[in-house]
Amino acid sequence: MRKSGLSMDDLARHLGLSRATVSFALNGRTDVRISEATRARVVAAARELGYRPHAGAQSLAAQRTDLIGFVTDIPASPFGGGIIHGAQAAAWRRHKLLLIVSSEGDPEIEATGVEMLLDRRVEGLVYATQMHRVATLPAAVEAVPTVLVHCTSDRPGAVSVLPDEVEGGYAATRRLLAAGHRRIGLVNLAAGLPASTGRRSGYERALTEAGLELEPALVRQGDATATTGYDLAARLLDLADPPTGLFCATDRMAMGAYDAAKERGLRIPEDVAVVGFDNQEIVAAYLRPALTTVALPFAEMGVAAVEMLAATAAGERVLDRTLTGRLVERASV
Amino acid sequence: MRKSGLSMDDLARHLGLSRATVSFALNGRTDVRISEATRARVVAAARELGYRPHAGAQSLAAQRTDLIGFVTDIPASPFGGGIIHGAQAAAWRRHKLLLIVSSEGDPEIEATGVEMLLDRRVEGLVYATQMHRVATLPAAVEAVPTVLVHCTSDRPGAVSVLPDEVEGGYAATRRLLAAGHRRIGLVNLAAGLPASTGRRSGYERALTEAGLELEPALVRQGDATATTGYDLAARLLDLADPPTGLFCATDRMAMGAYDAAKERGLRIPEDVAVVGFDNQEIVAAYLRPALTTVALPFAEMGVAAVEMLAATAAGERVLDRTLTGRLVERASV
DNA sequence: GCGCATAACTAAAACGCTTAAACGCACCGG
DNA sequence: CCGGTGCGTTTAAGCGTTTTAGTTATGCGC
Repeated sequence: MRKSGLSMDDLARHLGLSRATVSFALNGRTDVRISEATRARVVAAARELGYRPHAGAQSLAAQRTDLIGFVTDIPASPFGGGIIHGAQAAAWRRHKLLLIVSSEGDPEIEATGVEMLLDRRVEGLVYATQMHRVATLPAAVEAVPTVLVHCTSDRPGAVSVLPDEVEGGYAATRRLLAAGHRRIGLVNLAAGLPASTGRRSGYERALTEAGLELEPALVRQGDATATTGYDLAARLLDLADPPTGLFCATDRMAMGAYDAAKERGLRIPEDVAVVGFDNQEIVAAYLRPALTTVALPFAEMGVAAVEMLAATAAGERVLDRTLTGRLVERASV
Repeated sequence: MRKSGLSMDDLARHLGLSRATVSFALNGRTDVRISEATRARVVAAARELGYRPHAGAQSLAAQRTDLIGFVTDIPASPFGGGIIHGAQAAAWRRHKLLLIVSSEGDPEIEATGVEMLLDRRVEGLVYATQMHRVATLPAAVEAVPTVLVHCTSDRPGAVSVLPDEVEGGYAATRRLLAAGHRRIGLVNLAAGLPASTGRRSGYERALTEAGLELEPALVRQGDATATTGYDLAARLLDLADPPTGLFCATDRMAMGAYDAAKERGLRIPEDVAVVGFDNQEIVAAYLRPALTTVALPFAEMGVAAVEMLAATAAGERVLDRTLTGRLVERASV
């Protein structure tokens, strides 16, 4: 067995001080007076002997765990990984650790996970989804302040941080307009999804602002796959008066659109310009030519979630937040 | 403030029992005798009153945290997400929770993260990388049993679980051979990487076994991008006697190879068959035609890591493990 | 030389559980 | 009626911290 680490008691005894003094010194507390000399001596001894505070015991005594629960269906996917990272960074800044439960979308894992998190006495819960959707939270989350990321819920008191889909659609379309395109097709997601509705209204706003007529024939929708992207783009490009710019609501769909264009001998961006959405590196950056696309502000969303949790804990009243993404310029426009 | 949950003490008092009895009953201990009636009464009351054990206090008292540290550069990427999921599943099976630190490859985050994990008294550490490589572990990991996943280290005592690259390369090449191809090109990763070396020797073994001559001209290498994949594949296809089958060491490279083939008017798989490696859903499944590729056994690797940690804790001597992936058949052969 | 701040530190009670050891009691054989 | 044996439960000692409420010295004014 490895030398099992010394306790604060050991350290205090070694220094001929009381546990209390050591605790005060180590925590650098200013509301209690410890001579500078003693403080330094304690800190030095702690470092030298490799003393490690026992976070669990601290939690028990101090009545706070510094733990934030993070439940998500993200990790195994390329979507929204930034949320975790942003959340972790924000948590660390507050000396808190993220306790992550990766549900892979399985409600049972989710429920069990939340239970485990509550047993660990997490101070708050972040519930993040990879797709912008309406989520059904396990009932147990009631027990603790919760912030939803990338999703909403009808559960009262649950606050969300969401990407600004409208602004994203607007930015994408504006980019095509700026490149001189006047007939712009929209390869959209299936109707009803927040992402679909939002991106479309951004698209429409941009066109309207540019003084263009909205043509229903230029808007198609389907699921988020490359195959569907191919089909929808093909139909648009086969129109008598085809668009010269394509806004695809998903990088995956853009991937399909590339194929449709190439099959027709159309060069990107010379003959048809394409803007995607999601900035999935693996697709966007490696498509040929590389895809200009809209990146959702995932990291910022993660940060916001943790900050909102902190604000809630501090007794502030917290409201939903919407964060805007940014256009990533590459070579497809 | 929310009703802050009742303690085991409260529960015991409510039942007119001692804390010890409640503890025994709730933990279903068989080494101590509690009447069935009492046990049932306790469990019922606990459920009814919504009693939640305080995991932190349990850890302190029982001298085990049931926490496993998981340090990785994976989450924000599409690679190896399965490792986390497998590890989590295996951990849960043992009533342990994963404490994940997402380093994004930043050594400073990694070091701080490990410190935090040690403060939480994790019982072991899993260190997982998204790329098969040699890792430099923060010094602090010495303090605790550690298992490396998808990487190796020179640090003594650190055990690894690795994918069988050779077997993967062998399977991919065999698939092409089975389809009748006799001239098979290898679009490989840069030399020196374990993935590159392994996949290549699998490729060579398959060819040799099939009684074919190894032709150095059919093997090209470069970095893992689609662009490089395009370049290397193009050179192979422009050979006087071009290969009819292409084994790409990466799905991304296969993505580039597709472009090279299409540009030359070659149909996949009729004119040239392609097998990838990695099974990155987003690329492999949505490429047209969908890519046949080798999937690394990530989930199993995660499971293995946690099991090895458990074995170590149980005092067993643990050795490196190698797990083999599987061929995912789609439409490119 | 006394009373009093003040600075520096200590004692001890939590925090919510686990667990080894002790306890009381009913039952049994003799 | 007595000693032993199990069974069901309790007592109490931790686990490693934090924190409240002290307790000692020391210096200072008068």
